Amino acid sequence: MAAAITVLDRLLEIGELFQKDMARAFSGTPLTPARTRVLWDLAHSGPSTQHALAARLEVSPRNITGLVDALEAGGYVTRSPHPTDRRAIIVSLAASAEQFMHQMQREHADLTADLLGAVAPADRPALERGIDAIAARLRELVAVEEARRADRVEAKA
Amino acid sequence: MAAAITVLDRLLEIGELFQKDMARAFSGTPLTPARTRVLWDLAHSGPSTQHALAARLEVSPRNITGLVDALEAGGYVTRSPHPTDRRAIIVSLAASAEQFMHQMQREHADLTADLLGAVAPADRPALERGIDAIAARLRELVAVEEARRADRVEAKA
DNA sequence: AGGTAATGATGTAGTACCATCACGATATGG
DNA sequence: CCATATCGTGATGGTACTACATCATTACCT
Repeated sequence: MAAAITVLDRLLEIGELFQKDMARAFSGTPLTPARTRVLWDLAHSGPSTQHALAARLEVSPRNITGLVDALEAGGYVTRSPHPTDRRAIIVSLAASAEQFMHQMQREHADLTADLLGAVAPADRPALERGIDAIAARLRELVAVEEARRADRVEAKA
Repeated sequence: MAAAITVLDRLLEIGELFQKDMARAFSGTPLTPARTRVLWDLAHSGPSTQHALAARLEVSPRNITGLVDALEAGGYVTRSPHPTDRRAIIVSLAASAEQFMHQMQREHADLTADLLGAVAPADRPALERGIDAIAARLRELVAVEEARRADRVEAKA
């Protein structure tokens, strides 16, 4: 059982190390984890309204306003009016930021290759299956938790 | 190579899900991730001065002051004078908090067992070896980064 | 059409976390 | 005994987020 406990602890450790590494990589720039998440999503989903951004990142629309303010001030992002809905604002990656994101993705891929290189080749398929299974189970547990909470809120109404 | 990228993404996802789960578990209590980290360290290392706490958690001493303030107000922790050094303050876990931490460790173990149960038994040994290898490699990379930064600071002096 | 409700963004106010600078109190080495 | 380092904390500022209220715009409904 001791070994089993180690697996979860290692996973937590890996998560922490990643965060620390990111934070160091962005020190000196106005980029923070939350702002980088916005850039990442824009690179992935393309230009979006702030509302759509808020929904995908699961934060309040008000929060997006502030994050986009900072990114716009830094030149990472531009705001433009929505073509048909005059209430909405479209947020797009600036050209320089797109280049920046490409570099980030390249580094991400390099890091993946490096880390996977540390695993014995014979172990890799099982590792992948195992990690997928753990992620799936965790997603399931979180979904159950969330459903329970939604029920509780509904019961109150 | 697409599969390889997936592994790292899954690991990142697992980290995020864990954080989200923790945050929800503590909503309603005055506990936050940072404060829980303090409790965790105290449960692990025993009563400490605030300075020692700050060093182990790698945050500023000033930050510890605030965290301990909150934990003390919630009754999780007690402050007492250092027996020989009148500048220093010893922070100890309150009895109720010790019980609380035991419960947390139990839940932690239960979650580990649950997640590992989702993995095919034949894959578990390889999964464990793989995760250990990745964590070790990542630790190594972070250490190298840190050493480089330390050198740069030294070069300036 | 005309009124009402929903939506998109933002202002205000408040909480939490973290960092840096400065300071008073205490300890310690020469 | 004095210079210096250490321990905790006040003050200040930046970031991340929330809830509530506001205002313009749009959608819906009879």
